[in-house]
Amino acid sequence: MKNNASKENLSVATLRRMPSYLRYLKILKEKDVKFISSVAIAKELNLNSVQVKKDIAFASKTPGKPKVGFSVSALLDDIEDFLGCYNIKDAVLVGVGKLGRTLLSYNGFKNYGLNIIAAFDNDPVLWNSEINGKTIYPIEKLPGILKRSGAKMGIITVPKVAAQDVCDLLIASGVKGIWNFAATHLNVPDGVALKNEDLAASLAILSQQLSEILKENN
Amino acid sequence: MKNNASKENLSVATLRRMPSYLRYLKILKEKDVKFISSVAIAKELNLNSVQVKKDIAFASKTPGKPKVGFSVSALLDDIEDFLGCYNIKDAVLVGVGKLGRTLLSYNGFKNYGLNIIAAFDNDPVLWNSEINGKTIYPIEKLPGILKRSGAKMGIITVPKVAAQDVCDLLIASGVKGIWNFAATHLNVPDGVALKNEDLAASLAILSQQLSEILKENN
DNA sequence: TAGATTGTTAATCGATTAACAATC
DNA sequence: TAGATTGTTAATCGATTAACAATC
Repeated sequence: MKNNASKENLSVATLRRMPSYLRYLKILKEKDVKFISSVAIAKELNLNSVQVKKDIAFASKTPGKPKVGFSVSALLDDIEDFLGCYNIKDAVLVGVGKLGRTLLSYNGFKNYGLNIIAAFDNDPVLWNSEINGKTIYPIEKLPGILKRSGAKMGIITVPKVAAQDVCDLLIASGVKGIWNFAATHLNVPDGVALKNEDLAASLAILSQQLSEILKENN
Repeated sequence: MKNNASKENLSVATLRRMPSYLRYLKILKEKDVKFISSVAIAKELNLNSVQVKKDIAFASKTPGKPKVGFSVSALLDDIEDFLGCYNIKDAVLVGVGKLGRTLLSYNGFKNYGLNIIAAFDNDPVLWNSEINGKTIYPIEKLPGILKRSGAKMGIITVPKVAAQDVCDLLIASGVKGIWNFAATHLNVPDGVALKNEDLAASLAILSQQLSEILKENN
């Protein structure tokens, strides 16, 4: 039963590129550019134009016009809609260290539909204080607050030794999506989505590419 | 001319998985586990065992033993070596806001061979102060310090409106690898590696997976 | 020996790219 | 009209997975 044929071949690769289209379109809109072709987007972002066309086809509600391209503002809206930017998802954050604080202070997530409703830490000094309007609670209150709020996403920014316990607690409290910033491997059961924010992996890729470049220039 | 046949088919996908093997091996070493099979690693990390075997083959200097697997500590060393963890690369960081501060304070990068030698910001209040032993300088000093140090990597943590200018300045000062944490698209010439740290992309993927799960459970 | 595991070769799968007719 | 761009179909490429002989 395929009730959403348009998403049939939606790949992680496409999804990963989508926010970069969004960012570029925002730049164009600021410059008051009205129309943009997939060919031009591809050139700017160093992608293949067919790839861009296919990616855009997943999000765009109105077809592009030959010789003209796509309306910048319409496409921007469509991609925001596609990425669920208008469909706010509540989340909680556990671990108010440096990284946790940075994420709590960052207001850019709401542009992508993410709303952090509360934070948790086991340091009493932080309890009931606020960062960027978000209150910090003791971990003990996590199950209650999560269940009452119905939030389904948890952001883990605790030290790695504590990460698995926090992960288990979140899942036991109804969380179905985990965004893990702790530099460790987590075990999650089936039916729970896990995304590791892996600076080490990024660094590995960049280092490798850098070595290649330096080798060529030697 | 192929002078490194073993790296012939090294893919970004393999490189991205490598740090997760490293982390898992570290956990095993702490637990005093002496040997591990690729099959067991695959099961734990939810990967295909052939994939794990092929990935490991890129890094491992000693073959695995049938019925036994790989020596945890030897494999750990080999992967660290493969990822260039022993080959320290100097970098500078530009933009000492919340995120910049967090990255400067993070000591985990040195485990992956990255050494931040200096930071830059245009706020005079920060000049000559230190974070985690790294001095903050005015941006004007960037070209001089970069050229003298020979550092080839730049980390961008400035607001997005300033990111392209900073990027251009880094490249003009000899940087060949850019790690971009600003949520914007950057233009770099050929011969410069660019890695965008894209929280929006991660969030898009996680949100999508979460929606699928919630849909199934509805 | 039996069985678990290794590493490799071949098959499959899916994403990217090339080619092209349709359109404005 | 000519030409740029669209969207689609087919070909290519590369990564993943299956199958299997070799090994301890």
